[in-house]
Amino acid sequence: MKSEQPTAALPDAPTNPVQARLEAPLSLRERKKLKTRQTVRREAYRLFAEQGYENTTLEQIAAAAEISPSTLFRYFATKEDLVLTDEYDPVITAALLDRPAGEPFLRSCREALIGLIRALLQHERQELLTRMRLVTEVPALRAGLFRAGNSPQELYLSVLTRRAGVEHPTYEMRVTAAAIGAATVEAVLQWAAQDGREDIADLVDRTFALLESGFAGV
Amino acid sequence: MKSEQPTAALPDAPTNPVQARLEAPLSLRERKKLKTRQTVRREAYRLFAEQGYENTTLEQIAAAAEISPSTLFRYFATKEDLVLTDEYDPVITAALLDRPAGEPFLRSCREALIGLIRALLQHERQELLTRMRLVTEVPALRAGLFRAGNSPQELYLSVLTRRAGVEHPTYEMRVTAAAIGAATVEAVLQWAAQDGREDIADLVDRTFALLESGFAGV
DNA sequence: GCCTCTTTTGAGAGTTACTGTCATTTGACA
DNA sequence: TGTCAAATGACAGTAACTCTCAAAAGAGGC
Repeated sequence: MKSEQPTAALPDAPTNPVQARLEAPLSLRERKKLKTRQTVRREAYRLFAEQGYENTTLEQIAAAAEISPSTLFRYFATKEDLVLTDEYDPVITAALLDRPAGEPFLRSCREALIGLIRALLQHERQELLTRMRLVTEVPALRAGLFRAGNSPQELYLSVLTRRAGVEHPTYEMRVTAAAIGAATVEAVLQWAAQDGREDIADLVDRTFALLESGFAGV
Repeated sequence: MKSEQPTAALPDAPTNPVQARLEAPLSLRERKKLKTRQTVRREAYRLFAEQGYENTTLEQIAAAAEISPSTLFRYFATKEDLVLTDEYDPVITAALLDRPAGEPFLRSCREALIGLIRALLQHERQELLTRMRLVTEVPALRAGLFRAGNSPQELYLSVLTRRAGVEHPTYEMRVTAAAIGAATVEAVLQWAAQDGREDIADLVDRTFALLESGFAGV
């Protein structure tokens, strides 16, 4: 159950930044929780693919994952969370804060995102495609992306605030975070809508080129 | 009940573009429907103000408006719609399409929006403040703003598509609509969060200045 | 290995937003 | 006034949550 790398890690094996946080020594309790989360999500995606998001009830998911509905609600507060929550936020935040402080924020985002996405796609491309395709298809999920709590807007805003070393964001920071958040969401959704055929790095590049140019030509 | 301007309209009286569409000769049936809609909304906002959005049930609203719950659902498909639907979209669309075709889209938006908002505030300032304050406070409503169907993004996108005279929007149009939509929402919410103390035209101006400059200085 | 404490889980009852059906009422129109 | 279509209300049902409380399971000291 913890049979990871019995000998030595391949020197150049690309490490999955998300999975990496799971390698830390965990208690039995925490390992079980993690496993349950994964099982629930896997069963949920399977059922969503088979019957559609709206036609799948939480009871069915709980039954498939072999837990009680009560427990399901403890793991995922809402049905949307099954699709919308992930463990990327701290990684993205760290990557953004790693960029040089003087760099324009748009440039920081472009560089950090392209790097992260490339790494991520090597490991979780299929799951990401499944999730994002669901988001494009189910209106409730698309709206949920902008729900308070873990929206991309809030992530960008917290980074902007921290970079500036201030306590409360300015209005300009809010607008910037909102616009970049919506634009990057659009990039990922466009990628998923085409089943990942278009290179997502290209899409992100075009997105930020547009933002930097002040929407020239539109 | 239709006692509007019994003598003659004041020559410079600013006409309310929204109310204007209601002056058309309507059948009794349509007048009643309109009246019911207004009553329901009025009672809903009153209850929301008294007890909060989440603590108010649709049954209470139906009872206060003296209609059955079934009928309430026929007027407003969801609870969010009580707050999020309005009659502004056609007016905004028309104003945007009225701008010169060669004008950069950002400029069109800035000019059209500032004009519309000024006109609107003269008539429905208080109601708009109430609604938008609710949106800032209730996460579900904020998310609902981006639900498919009548989001600002979709409005901008349809205008962009029509202006270009094409059938399907380009990816650049999508990103533009998403970014401007999120930015303008932010402007309105900021205005409401401060109880309308800051001039909304200033906020819109600052918003578009930021977008035009490619987020210079952030 | 056993005991105790804390965390996690499951069972069950309740609330509310929403859906669908069907009979009744109400306005439109000749 | 009579006929038809649209609007309404009553009712039954579903599913996503919420709350409470007791049982089960892992953590840690002995």
